[in-house]
Amino acid sequence: MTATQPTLPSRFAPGEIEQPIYRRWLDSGLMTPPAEPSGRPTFTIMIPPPNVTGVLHMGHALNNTMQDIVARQRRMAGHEVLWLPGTDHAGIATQAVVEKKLFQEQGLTREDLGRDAFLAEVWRWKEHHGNTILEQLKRLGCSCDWTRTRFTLDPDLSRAVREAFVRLWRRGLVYRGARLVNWDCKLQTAVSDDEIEYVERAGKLWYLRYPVRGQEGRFVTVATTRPETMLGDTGVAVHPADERYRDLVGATLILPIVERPIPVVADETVEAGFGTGAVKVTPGHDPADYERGARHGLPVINLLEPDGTLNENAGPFAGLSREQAREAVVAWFEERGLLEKIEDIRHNVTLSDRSKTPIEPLVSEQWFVRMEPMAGPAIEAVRSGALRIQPERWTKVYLDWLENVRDWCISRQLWWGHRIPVWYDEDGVPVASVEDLEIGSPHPETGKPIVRQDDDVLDTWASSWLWPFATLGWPEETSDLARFYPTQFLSTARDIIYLWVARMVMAGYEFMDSRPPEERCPFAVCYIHANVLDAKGKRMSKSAGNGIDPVDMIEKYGADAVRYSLMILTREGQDVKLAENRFELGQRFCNKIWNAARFVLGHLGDEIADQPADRLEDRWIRSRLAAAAAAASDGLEGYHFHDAAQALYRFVWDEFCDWYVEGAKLRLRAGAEAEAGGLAAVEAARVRRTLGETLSALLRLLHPFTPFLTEALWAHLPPVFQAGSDLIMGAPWPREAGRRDEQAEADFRLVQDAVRGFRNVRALLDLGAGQRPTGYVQIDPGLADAERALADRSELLVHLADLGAVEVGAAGDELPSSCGVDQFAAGSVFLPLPAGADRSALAASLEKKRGRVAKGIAGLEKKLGNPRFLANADPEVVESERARLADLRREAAILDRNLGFLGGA
RNA sequence: GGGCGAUUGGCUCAGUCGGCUAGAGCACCUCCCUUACAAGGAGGGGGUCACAGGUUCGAGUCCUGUAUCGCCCA
Repeated sequence: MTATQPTLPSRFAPGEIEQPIYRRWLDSGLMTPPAEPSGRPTFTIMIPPPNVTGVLHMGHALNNTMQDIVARQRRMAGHEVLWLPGTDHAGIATQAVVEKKLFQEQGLTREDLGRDAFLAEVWRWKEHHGNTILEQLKRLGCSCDWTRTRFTLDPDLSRAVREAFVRLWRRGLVYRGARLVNWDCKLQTAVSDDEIEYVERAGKLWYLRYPVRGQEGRFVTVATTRPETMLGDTGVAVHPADERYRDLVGATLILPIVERPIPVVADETVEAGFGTGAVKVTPGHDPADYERGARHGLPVINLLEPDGTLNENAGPFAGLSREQAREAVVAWFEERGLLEKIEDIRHNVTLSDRSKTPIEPLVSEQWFVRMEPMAGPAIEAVRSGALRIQPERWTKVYLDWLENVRDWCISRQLWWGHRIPVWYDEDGVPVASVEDLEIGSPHPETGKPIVRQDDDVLDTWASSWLWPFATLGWPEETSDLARFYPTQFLSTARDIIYLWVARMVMAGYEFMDSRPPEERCPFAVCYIHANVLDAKGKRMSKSAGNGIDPVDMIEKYGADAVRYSLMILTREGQDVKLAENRFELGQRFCNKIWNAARFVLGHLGDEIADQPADRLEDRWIRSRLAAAAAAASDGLEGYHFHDAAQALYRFVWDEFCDWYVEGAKLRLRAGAEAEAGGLAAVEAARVRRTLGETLSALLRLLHPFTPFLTEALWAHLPPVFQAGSDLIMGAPWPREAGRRDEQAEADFRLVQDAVRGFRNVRALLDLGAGQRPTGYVQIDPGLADAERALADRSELLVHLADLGAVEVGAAGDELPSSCGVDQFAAGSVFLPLPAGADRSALAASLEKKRGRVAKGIAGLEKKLGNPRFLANADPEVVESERARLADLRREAAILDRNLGFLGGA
C-alpha cells in the first residue's frame, strides 16, 4: 500500500499557501473577463466601494465573501464574470483624517495651506494609504478584476458626476436655496437627513417664564431641552383646544434677554400633554419649529456661526459657545425668578453620523436635488420584478423611503470631493457646465463674465449613485458598458438601502436612458446581508472596542476558515453573533477536507482504472455527490449561502469521510495485498478512480467557499482528475456530478443501520477494541431484498463494524448461546458474548427504546383511530401514518423478542 | 408614535406546504492515540419549542394578544 505523500503535512497550514496561491490567480488572468467577448453570458458584480480611509471589518469580510463565492461559482459555471472593485473618496471622512494628521504633524489647518495645496496633501495621503482595504480583500481571497479598479475621484468618474449634474440641472431637478439643514458644527458642513442618527440621552427640561405684554405679573411658561435657543424664538405655540391658553392666543409675549415681542399662536401639532402645553417656536434651529413658523408667518432668526458659536443675534451672549450660552441663559432666568423648575428627562439627541457631535439645525444656502420625479421608476422596478431585493422584507424599507422621499441636500462645505460644476457671472447668475468655465469667459446664458466657481463640493453619494455605470465608462458608450451593464448581483448592508441602493436604481433609470427600460435597472438582485454582532449581540464598533479584526482572524485560522465559518454561521435574513472561537468551526472543517484529500491523494499515485468502481457504496457515494452538487448549485444560484455551505459540510463529513473513505479502505487494502493484475488489484484501481472523481468534484463544489485550500489540493491531483484546468479556479462547476440512485441509497442505508447496530452493542457491552467476533444479522420475514443487499456487501459490513465475520440470515436462525442484540429497520444484529457478561446496560438501552416506540405507537393509534383524522387529512398523509405505525409495530415486536432473548439467555 | 426581526437542550443556531419519536455544531459523559485527520473516531445523556388564548383531525410552524430583547423610521 502506498504511503501518504510526504509533501502534505497532517495539518492544514493556511499561512504558508495563501499568498503564493493568490499570486498564481493574479498571474492566470482568470479574474479578468476575456478581452474579446466569447458569447458566453456575462455576470457582473459591482463591489460596494468601501471608504478609501477604511480598514476591513467583519461586515466587509462577510459581504465580500458572499460576492466572491458568487463570482467564483458563476465563473466556474461558464459565465464571463466581472467583479469590479474600487473605493469611494468619502469626502468628510477623508478630509477629516488628513486635517487631523496635518494638524498633529505640522500644526497647520487646511486654511493655512489653501485649497490647492491641501488637496495635493489629500491625494498624497490617498496614494499612500488608500489601498489598504483593497489589499485586505486580497487576503480574504477576493477574485476581483483588479485591472478595472476604480476610485470615485478618478477623472472618468469625475466626468460622469459632472455629466449627471448637468443633466439634472437641465431637467430642472437641481436647485439652490436657503433651507433648514443639518449642520455639523465640528466638520462645519451640511449633512443630509440620511447621515444623522438619534441617540437617547439623559437631559433636562427647563421651564422658562415669558412675561405677557400688557398683563403685569402674568407669564407663559414654556418647557425646553435647549434653553439657549430661546434667543432665537419668534413665537410661542399652544394647541387651539387647550383651555389653559385659549385667551392668550393672539397675545404678545416679551421674550426675555433680547426683549423681543413675540406672538402666541394656535397650532394643531402642539402636544398639550408635553411640558406645560406651551412650546417655544425657534424656526431657525428646529425642524418642527421651522414648519410651524412657516405656517404662522413667524420670522427665522439664525443664532449661530458655522462653528457653533453664537452670532450677533444672540445679543449679550454673542460669541459664547452653545454650552456657555446655555449656562448663561439659565442663570439669567434663575436670577430673575423666571426659571420655574428643572426636570430630568431622557430624550433623543440628534448626532452627526460622521463626527458624533450634536447636529445643529441651521438655515443656510445649499444645493438640492428634487427626488420625487426619479422615485417613480425606482418604485416600479421593484413592483415589476425588474429588481428583486433579498430577503424580501427589505423591499418595504426601500419602498417606504422612496414613497416619502425628500429632496436631497447635495452640497457639502468641504474641499475634498467633486467641486460643484456651477459658475456665476458678476450678477451671481449660476450656470452648470460639464467643461470648466474660465474666469472672465462669457456666461453661456447672460453673456456676462464668469467671476467664480461654486466653492462647495458634492455629497459623496452623488458619485456613488453612478457607480454601476460610471465605472464602466459612462457617459461614453464604451464596450465595457455595453457588455457588463446591467449587473446581476449587488450585495450590501441594510443601512444603505436608501442612501445608496435606492439612489443607484434612480440613477440607472435616469441616466441609462439610451437603453430600453428593461436594461436600465442597475442590478437584478439586491442582497441585503446580515449585520455582524459581537458574542453578546451588540453591534461591533470601534468606539466600543468589541470588534473582531478579520485580518487577525485570517492570520490565526486562515482565510478559508474565516470565509466558511461566516457562511455557515450566518443564516439568511438574520444577524450573526460572532466570537473569535467560532472560527474553529471552519478551521476544523478545512482540516477535515485537507486530511480526506491527503488520504485520497496518497492513493492516486498508484494505477487508476479507466472505469469507476461500481459496488453498492460506489453507487451510493455518486448518488450522494449528485445530491450535494444539486444542493450547492441551487443554494448558490438562489443566494442561499448557508444552505449550500451546510449541504457540503454534511456531504464531506458525514458521507464521504465517515462512510465512503472508511469503506474504500477495504478494497484498497485487498488490492495492495493481492497480485498485480488480479481481480482485487483491478477493483482497487477502480476504487481509486471513484475516490479521485469524487474528490475532484467535491473540491470544485467547495472552491467558492474555501478557495485557497481547494486550490492547494487541486495542484496535487493527477491531471486526469483536473477537469481540463490546472487551476481549480478555472475548472468547470460540477452541477451534474453523478446521478441519483434511490435503490443504492436505500440499500446502503441498511448497511449503515446494521453497522450502527453492531457498534451500539459493542459500546454498551464494553467489548474491547481488539476483539473481532462474528456478527449475526437476522432479517425479518418478507424482506428478502434487504437480505440480499446485506449479504452482497457483508465484507463491507464486517469492515465497518470491525467484526471478524458476519452471517446474514433470517429471523429465528440459530445463534450462539449468549449474545448481545440490537435492531434496525429490517431486523436484528447479534454479537456473541463471553458467558456471564453483564448485559444490563444493553437491556436498559433496549427498554428505553421500547418506551419511545410504545409512545410513538400509542400516538399513531390514537391518530388513526380518530375518524375525523381519516376523513379530513390528506390521503397521502393517512397512508404514510399507517406505514409508520406498521414499521413501529414491527420494531416493537423485534424489541420484545430481543428483550426476551436477553432475559432468557 | 410607526414598522421590522428574534425568543427551540448549558451556548450558537436549523426546522420548507401545518403531518416521522423536534435536528445540527460547540460544550458535557463513556470508550478508542485503529498508518487521512485527537483540530480525529465510536457510542451516549440533555428540549413543556417565551407566555396566554384561538383555528384545525393535527400547531415549533397559522391567527390574536402579552412579555422580553434587538434594529430601523419619525
